[in-house]
Amino acid sequence: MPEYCEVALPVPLDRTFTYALRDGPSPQRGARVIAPFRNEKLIGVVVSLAAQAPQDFEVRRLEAVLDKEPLLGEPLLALAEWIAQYYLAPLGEVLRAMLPLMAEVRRTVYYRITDLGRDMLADTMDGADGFIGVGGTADPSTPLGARSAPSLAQDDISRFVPGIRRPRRQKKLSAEEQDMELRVLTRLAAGEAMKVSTLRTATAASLPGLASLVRKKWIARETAAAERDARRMERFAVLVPEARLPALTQKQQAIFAELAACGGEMPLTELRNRELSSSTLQTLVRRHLVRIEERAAAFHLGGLPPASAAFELNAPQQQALATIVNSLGGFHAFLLHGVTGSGKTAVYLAAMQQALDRGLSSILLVPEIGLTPQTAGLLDQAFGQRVALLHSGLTPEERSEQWRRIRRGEAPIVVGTRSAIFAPAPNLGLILVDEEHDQSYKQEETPRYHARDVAVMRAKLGGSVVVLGSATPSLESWQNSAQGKYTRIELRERVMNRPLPAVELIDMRREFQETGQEQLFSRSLIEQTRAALERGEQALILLNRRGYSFAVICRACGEKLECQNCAIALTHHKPAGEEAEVAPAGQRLECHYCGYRRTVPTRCPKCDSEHLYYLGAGSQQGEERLAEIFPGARMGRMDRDTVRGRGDLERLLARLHSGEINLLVGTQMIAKGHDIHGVTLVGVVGCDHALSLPDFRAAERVFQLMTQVSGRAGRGELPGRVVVQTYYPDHYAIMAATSHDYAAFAERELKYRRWMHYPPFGALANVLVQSQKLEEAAGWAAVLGKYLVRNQNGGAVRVLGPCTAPIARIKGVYRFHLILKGASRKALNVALRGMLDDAEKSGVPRRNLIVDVDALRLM
DNA sequence: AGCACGCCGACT
DNA sequence: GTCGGCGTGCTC
Repeated sequence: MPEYCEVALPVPLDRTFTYALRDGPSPQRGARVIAPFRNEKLIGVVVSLAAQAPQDFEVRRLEAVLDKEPLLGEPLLALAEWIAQYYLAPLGEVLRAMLPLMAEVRRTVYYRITDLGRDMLADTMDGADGFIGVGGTADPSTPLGARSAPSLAQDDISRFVPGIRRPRRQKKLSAEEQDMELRVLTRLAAGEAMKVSTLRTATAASLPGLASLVRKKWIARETAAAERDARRMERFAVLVPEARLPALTQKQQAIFAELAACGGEMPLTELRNRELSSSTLQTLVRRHLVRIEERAAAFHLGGLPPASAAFELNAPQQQALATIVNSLGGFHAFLLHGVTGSGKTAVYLAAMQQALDRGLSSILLVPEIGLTPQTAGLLDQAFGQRVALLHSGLTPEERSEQWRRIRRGEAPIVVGTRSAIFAPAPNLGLILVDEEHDQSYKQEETPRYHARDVAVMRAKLGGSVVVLGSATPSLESWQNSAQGKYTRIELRERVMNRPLPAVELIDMRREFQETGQEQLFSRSLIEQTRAALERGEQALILLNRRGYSFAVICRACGEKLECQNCAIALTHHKPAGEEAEVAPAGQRLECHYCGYRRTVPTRCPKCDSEHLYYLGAGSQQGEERLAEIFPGARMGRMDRDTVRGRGDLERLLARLHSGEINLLVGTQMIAKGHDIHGVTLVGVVGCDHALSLPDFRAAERVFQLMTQVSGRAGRGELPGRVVVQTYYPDHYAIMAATSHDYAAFAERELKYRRWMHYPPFGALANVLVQSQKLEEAAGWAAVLGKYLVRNQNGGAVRVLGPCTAPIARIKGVYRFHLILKGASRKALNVALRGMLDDAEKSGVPRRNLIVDVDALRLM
């Protein structure tokens, strides 16, 4: 009989905690429990049970078991454990990232009076002769606050009895504060523990005031957890069957008529929509003619009835579908490499339909802004209420609701971003990762998992089929398919035999020689844009930088204006809709890392020269220039400054679809999967500067971005055309993108990666060491570096650095980093584990270390 | 990570 | 003498 259990708690500590079980049925592995931890109560997940008590420490007893049946099944638990060990993240934190239901348990804070508090109160009341509260103040001769410590006896005991500490001395309290303390004690003395909210409304106590009472040990703070049903409740008005109707006013009759017409009941929101007064309804409720009922709300996606959609697939699509579907029922990994516009989405939907027909559920992962209203509409049409959408815009409640629907099996089609890979889909048969190369699949905080890799692992553990789809696969996936770990499926043609767009390269060095001046847009791009607009078509221009210009430099002394918190150039922003050069007051410099803003200086802060020079053009300046060149164009801009909330993107896309916008400028956001049929011209401006960055993935990124944005052209009836402006026309990434030749790019890039021992050859991790103090960060990094050099495991793990991180300082924190290249994932994992142990021994605080396994950016 | 304890400087 | 700064250590 197990008497103890190991619990993973959502704290950033690399271990689980042991608790004693309560009487009654013991919780199963995977069940949530409430565990006392320090002086609060946390929700954790049971990971194992034990019969033996641990020897070296006292255990506490579990507060409660929340789930009779484990909330997490064995496959998801095993997945969590794999993530924890592979990414070196605390299991509790991994589970927190997986479970939205942690949020479902509301933690309520209660206060209770202690015996000591009762004594104090009694003393005070004696002294004050019962002069308490009621409209007056406590007797100033025995002010509560002046009693700096409990009685002398208490004080004496506390010196010798372990566990009872001398209370810290109290500051003098104002009459106001003493009064408040008295009110709180009196109120609590009356009975049981009270909720903070109730207590505070009753006594007008401040939170610091309560904290101070707790410190004096006159009252105790407790937290209790209460579970609640995550389903959104909807209120209905229901007609009470009545034999005889009394006389009603006109408005009341109107409500009656509406309700009767709808079978006697209607959601309150619906009544409101029909402009029926809620006060009238209240009258009816008071007269017991209508009753208000609460029910779990039905899930609405869009209103269309579920229909088994027939997907029209061409021959290559059908073949791809057949290959995938034939493997359903066990583990198999596919790489679906299809050129832009080859109809991968239709294959996904058809595959999910077939899985559904066999009683299997599916998960479709999409990149962060990849879930467009268009896709949602398609899903709704195909699967109606059987779809669960999980995206970043959901509130915790909505997320929980979706989670429960999935777990109950009501929504066997799950579509969502990164964390949707943890959806508790029962009988999971198929996992699809759309645009698998997309960087947004990597979580940039603990646990730093990559959803694509987790997807493959989940499929392996649970015996599902996993399909990674992209026009520009990551080199990791490409290499895996070359080695036969994944089966490669190719879609080489666009649907409807549409051609891939022709790409024209403009050598900007020659453009400069020929025109004698540096222009943002080349003559050819301007001409072709003009032609496209005149023909009534649409054009997209990619300018992969936000803001107006991306650096301010002093011509006199060379000073580059940097953020005061970060080692990052400040970006120049102009207020929206501003006439150029008119009102510098609204202009500002902005740091894109910490959000720091300042006004635009007129003189150099270092040498006081007036000759400040604005370098480089961002999307904002691009928009301004284009508006000058094409005054008649209907312009739009898509970047993080214009697309802030979710609705912004939808609105912008709708205006593009309708043709209201015919010239769109924007950052890489415009490259992501949008299917706008009127676009025939795509301009790529200055996306190749990334090639000069010290980043081994630079070429891959540029190739992906160019290919993806080119793919936006010519998706409708008319053929598309792409104009690429570059300073590196001979670079293999640019050349391969121009000829739509992924295989050629991959071959060349893989050679370089192999030579340099970069992924996919071996595994890579980035270890970031940070501190407010420069010397501290540098010193700790050196300690870790020495350990790693000593423990290279016979060359299986190579260390680069330590050196200052590419961004040496962010928000006032200095950053050093080490890059580890392991011959295998295993060797890398061993080295990192050893390094963390050594860090603990050497006194390097864990919270100043970030370990990023399979880091995408070397920060 | 929080949160408490404890030791040291500034100030009523 | 008192307050409150934040460096140090622990959480079953």
